[in-house]
Amino acid sequence: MTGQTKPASYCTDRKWKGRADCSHCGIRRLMLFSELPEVSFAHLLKPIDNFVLVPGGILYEEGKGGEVVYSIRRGLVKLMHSKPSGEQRIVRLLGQGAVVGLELLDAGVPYQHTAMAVQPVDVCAIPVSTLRDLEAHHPELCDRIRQQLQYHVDRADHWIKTLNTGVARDRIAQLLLLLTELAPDRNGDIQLLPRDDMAAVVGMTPETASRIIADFRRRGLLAKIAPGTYRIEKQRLQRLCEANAGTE
Amino acid sequence: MTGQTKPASYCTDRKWKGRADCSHCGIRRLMLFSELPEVSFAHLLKPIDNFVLVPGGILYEEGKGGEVVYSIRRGLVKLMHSKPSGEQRIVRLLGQGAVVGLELLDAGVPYQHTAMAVQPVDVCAIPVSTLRDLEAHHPELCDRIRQQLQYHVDRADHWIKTLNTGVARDRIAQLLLLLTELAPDRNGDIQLLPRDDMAAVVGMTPETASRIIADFRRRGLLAKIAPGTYRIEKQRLQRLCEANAGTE
DNA sequence: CGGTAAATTGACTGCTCTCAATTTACGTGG
DNA sequence: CCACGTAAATTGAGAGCAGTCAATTTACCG
Repeated sequence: MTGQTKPASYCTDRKWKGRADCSHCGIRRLMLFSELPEVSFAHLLKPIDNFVLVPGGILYEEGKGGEVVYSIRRGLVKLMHSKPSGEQRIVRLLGQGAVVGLELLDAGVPYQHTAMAVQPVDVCAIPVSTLRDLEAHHPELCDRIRQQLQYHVDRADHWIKTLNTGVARDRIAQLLLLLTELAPDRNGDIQLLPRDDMAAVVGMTPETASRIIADFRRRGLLAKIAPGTYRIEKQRLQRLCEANAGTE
Repeated sequence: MTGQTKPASYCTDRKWKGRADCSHCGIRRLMLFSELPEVSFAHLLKPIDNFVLVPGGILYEEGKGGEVVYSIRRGLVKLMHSKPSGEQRIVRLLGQGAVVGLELLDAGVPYQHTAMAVQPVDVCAIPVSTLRDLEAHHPELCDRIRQQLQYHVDRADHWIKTLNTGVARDRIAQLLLLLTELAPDRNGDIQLLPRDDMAAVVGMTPETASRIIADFRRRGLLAKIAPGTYRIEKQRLQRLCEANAGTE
């Protein structure tokens, strides 16, 4: 139970990096366990595994049972709901510090979304039972979990307000601004999403998303830095969204 | 501190019904305190007040500080976000058993929405400090709060998927189905929302909402029972949403 | 019964979708 | 390193849906 043995769930789109060493985690201040004393990690019954996923890699699938939640150390994850018609609607984009799969804390409830990496992702898989054990001895963890859920609520509300309201152009602009918040590289540039993902985020067709992106590029609001990497004119995009009567 | 004195926040759209008597609450099984022993309510430092609000009455306003969360005993409440442009977007509709204002549990955070009654509402105002006190002695309350937040997350996700996706007609149909779930009267009939509210829920203009409702009435999917009260053809509306290629 | 607000309806514009053709990007194997 | 094949992105043309603005009708409160 203690050796560095690859877990059974190992597969091609998920690369195991080892057991997580929470007490030496470089970004623990951002994470779920930020307030826990180091000694608490010494005698966990189940291991916390650390994974890397390539874009397209699946963390978990809607409707399936499971026993781990994922804490995102790096990268960008999309949460999707599938509609009766079969198509997928993206309901959230999450980056560093977010925890996904917390719905499992209600006993018997399966994952509510399909969670997929849209950029290379580094996650820790925390067993629900471990969470419950730690919670029993550290009531402050309960607050951290509550804050995580509140974060999801706030994100969802902001999503409804900014990404699902108004004309197509403004919604795409808001999406670009969101990407700048969630997943900027060291220069503040962003990786654009595939057009179908953009469409599934804001609720339009990929063609319309493509037209708007092309238009933004022609107008210099968006400049290609490298394949997939773009620099955005943040302030001009913000003005674009707020003033709908602008002369832009 | 113990007598039946009207609280200072008394105002015209909010009618005080008295101190809540949680241990004899008729619908406690649905509420936040369902698992707490009756004795715990005996020595609360601050009172839990019981209010009734008429449609249009405000529970709290976005950005303002506060010290109580509201547990909905009866009626329908809308949560609104105001956009920079000034208009309001409705991000949630909540009925019996839901608790709103839980964002206050993060110290220093103001209310994130404006909460307004859309139908006559009966609520209990629970001081945040009371919640914290009870939580300290009853860890299971922490689970109830977590479940409440999870409920809000699930609702928000469902909102994005059903009310903010697809053509206008389907979204209005989904809204009618949601109202049937949240606030059916004893006959299963519903109170329609004002057209501006419908528009603010699904993200369209009041005119378009009106046209669709009028069309539903002409096609017999919706029948007026009394002023404001309508009977809906639930199954036909469901078919309408699911099969977009239907011959309806 | 009158006044105001809400809802309905019409005409027209314009945005977004649909379907299809074309171009570009990218991974694979020679 | 280049050529190729596939997938993604872009672009075009046309139709239909939803928005806008305005007029009219209906509902509701006092």
